[in-house]
Amino acid sequence: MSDYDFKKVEEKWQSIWANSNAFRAEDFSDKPKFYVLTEFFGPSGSGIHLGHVKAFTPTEVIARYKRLKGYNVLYPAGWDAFGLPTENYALKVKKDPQTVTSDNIQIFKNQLTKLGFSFDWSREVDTTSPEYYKWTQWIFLQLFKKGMAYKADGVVNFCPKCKTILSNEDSQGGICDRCKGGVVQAKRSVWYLRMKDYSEKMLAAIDEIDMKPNLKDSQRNWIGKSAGAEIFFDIEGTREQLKIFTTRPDTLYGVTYMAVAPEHDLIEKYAKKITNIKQLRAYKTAAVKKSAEARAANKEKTGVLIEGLRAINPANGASIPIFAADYVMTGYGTGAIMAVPAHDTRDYEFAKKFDLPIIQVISGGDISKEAYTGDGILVNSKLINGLTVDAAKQKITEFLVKKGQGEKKINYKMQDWPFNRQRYWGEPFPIILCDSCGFVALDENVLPLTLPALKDYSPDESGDGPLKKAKEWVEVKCPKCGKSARRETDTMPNWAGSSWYWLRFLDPHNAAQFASPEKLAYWGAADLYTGGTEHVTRHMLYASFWHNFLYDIKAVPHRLPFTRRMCNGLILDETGRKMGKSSGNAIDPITVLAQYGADAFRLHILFMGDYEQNTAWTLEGINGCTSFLKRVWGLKQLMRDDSTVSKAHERALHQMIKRAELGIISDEKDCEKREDFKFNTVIAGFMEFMNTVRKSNYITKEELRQYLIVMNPFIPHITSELYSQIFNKDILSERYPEYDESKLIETEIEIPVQLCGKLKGVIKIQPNEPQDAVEKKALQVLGGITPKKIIYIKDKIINIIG
RNA sequence: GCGGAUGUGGCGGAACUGGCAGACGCGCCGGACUUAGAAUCCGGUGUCCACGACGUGAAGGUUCAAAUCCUUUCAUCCGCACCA
Repeated sequence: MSDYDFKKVEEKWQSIWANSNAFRAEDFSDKPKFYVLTEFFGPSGSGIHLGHVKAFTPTEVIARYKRLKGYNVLYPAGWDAFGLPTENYALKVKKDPQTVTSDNIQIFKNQLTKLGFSFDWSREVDTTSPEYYKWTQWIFLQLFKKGMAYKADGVVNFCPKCKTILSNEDSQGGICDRCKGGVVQAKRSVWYLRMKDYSEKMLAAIDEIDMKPNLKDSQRNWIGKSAGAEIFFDIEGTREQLKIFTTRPDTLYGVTYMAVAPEHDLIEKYAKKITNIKQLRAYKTAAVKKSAEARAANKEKTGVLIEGLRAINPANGASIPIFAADYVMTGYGTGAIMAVPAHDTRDYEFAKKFDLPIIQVISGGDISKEAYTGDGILVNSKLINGLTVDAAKQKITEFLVKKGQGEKKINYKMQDWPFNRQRYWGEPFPIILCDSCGFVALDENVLPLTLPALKDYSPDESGDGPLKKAKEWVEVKCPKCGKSARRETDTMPNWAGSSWYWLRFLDPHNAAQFASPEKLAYWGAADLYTGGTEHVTRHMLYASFWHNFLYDIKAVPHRLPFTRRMCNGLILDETGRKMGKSSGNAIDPITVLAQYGADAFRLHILFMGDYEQNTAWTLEGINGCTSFLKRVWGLKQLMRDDSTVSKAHERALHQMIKRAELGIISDEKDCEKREDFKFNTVIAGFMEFMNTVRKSNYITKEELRQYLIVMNPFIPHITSELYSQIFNKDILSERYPEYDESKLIETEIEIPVQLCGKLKGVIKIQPNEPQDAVEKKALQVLGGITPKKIIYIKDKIINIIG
């Protein structure tokens, strides 16, 4: 048997596929469409890493499988290359980001081709190319024109290392998503996108998209919807009302103090009335400086009494003190709270520390020890005594509304999206700042507004983007009034280009539209979208927001960007740590590829473990895949003509096909019933069939034909080569075989015989054999026993209680 | 603190959703072929006081029957974190 030369075969087929555009998706086809998308690549300098192989191999298999199943498959790839990773890398190697980007793309593309991935390269997109970001800018303009983008001063997350503001999604846990350093709060001029306005639509999309409950939960959590009331507290001796948000209006009688965020406007507005204003200003300065990390680490409550201002409880007219406290966030609700120490653990802690009264208004618990946050009956609450919490909420809210001192309110944790970055490598804003006209949109016809080349594009502390250095570019005439004006010098965040890219794949070369309505309608939503869990509360929310917006302005015909989402687990190193450049434990997939070949590598990474689970990387076991491939190669020697018919072979073949059909990707909509993405067990099925063949020492030509097609999506090179050698045809033009349930029926089954639940033996029966016959056989195994009870589960097991 | 995930041989992992636990693969042991090794092939491989008993992180429970359901508990990992 000649040895299998994977290098030669793989290169041969890769060039055949490339030259014949084998994986080109057709626009408009009679075949059913299938759009499978994996989050596109951020082309870093070091080439692809194992995580890419883990993430893409499964969808690669699905794409090839669906093609063989007769679908018109769109499986595209592209480059998400704007943003900090590329720019920081370019700064490090002292090249310009554009050069770095195109170099990296070449490396990536080359490596991906060597893995045999079947992308439709004719649809390649690059977010940094003007032809692409023209449309990113266009979408921004639509947002701007609809009032969905606005510039305002705001206190936002700022990364001192990257010298730019960040969104909440970019700084989860108070950590900069890019450099992993701590972020601080800073007052800046911010372009906001009104993402908050889309909270309900995004929540609706979460309900509709088919994904695991835990992913849905974390998205819902991030949006953080909570229903309650806004209550307006009069401030003594002023006409001012302090507005607060609460989910517990029922506890209004238990309010013993108010608390506002240190940054709250109230303080400066009444600076003259406040006797300890200096102390409050110092407190504010300290609080703002504290990074979110430090705030979270410091659990101890702090605060300063605002001397000179008091609030009046609208329910009972009680006069109550107001504090500034940094446990109240500016960004959520109104930045002010009514504090009910008896029924809120944080307020309880604060009240204990500052020796404030604690008034119980809900029965239950022991408030001398801790706050009682559970359910109960209202007490000490004149208007609502005796009511349940729910009823009390209703009644008191109605009362406040009537009085003009409150209203029903729904609040969201999610904030509007701070959308500008003080960095170079991003989409320029198509906006001109004119002293007389304000913010003026560029005419759509002049897009793209290209990013000017800059020698020194490094960020600085000024608070402006580096683009301000491109004087000629910045200084322009106002399109409205013709006076001197200047361009916006900040750029868009790295998430901008990725917030709509799945649409561009549908029509990537269209110069007149981001995609034609016909192609948008034909392809519709991605049928499957896969990627990392880290994007669930970042990219995916932005994507949902933009897509919903585009739907609302009738730019896309379908509401959902994708109908099913799966998240792949991580590849960990041998010791179970996260792999990464920074930890120095990254494995270069290309060395694996060179040593074992693409087919073996693909097989190995799929066979290693579950798609959704994190998996520790090891090369142990890859020998099994290599020797399996050798056996596949050797099947030619075992081939016989098709007159040899064997029930056992037939059953094994259909069993294997069934396993692949159910285990790769299912059409089943009910995710409870679905058992797909089980690539490891599908491969085990291939191996079992191989064992059957080897045991009998032959395979018929037709069996081999089907076997090769079934395995083709996993190991495309070797199967293509064998297929062309034996059948003199291109395997890609064949149809995936169907399994036949009737071929799976066994003529004889073995079932276990138990005595009182203990295994005593095995009997052979025929399917549907009458129960008394089975019982008779079973009792023979057990010898002379008079059974008290017999439990027979048809064709499965018999248990005899003696 | 809140939320989620995971826990099965020496290892990676299976188990048709309550029905013979350990599929498939790695590794290991033995054998064949070889001067020898590599490769390949054949056989074996959960544990133990071995015609039996015990075994799915631990302890209870439900059931004729539990890795799977219930209660309690431990461990590891991962999110979110003062959200009013």
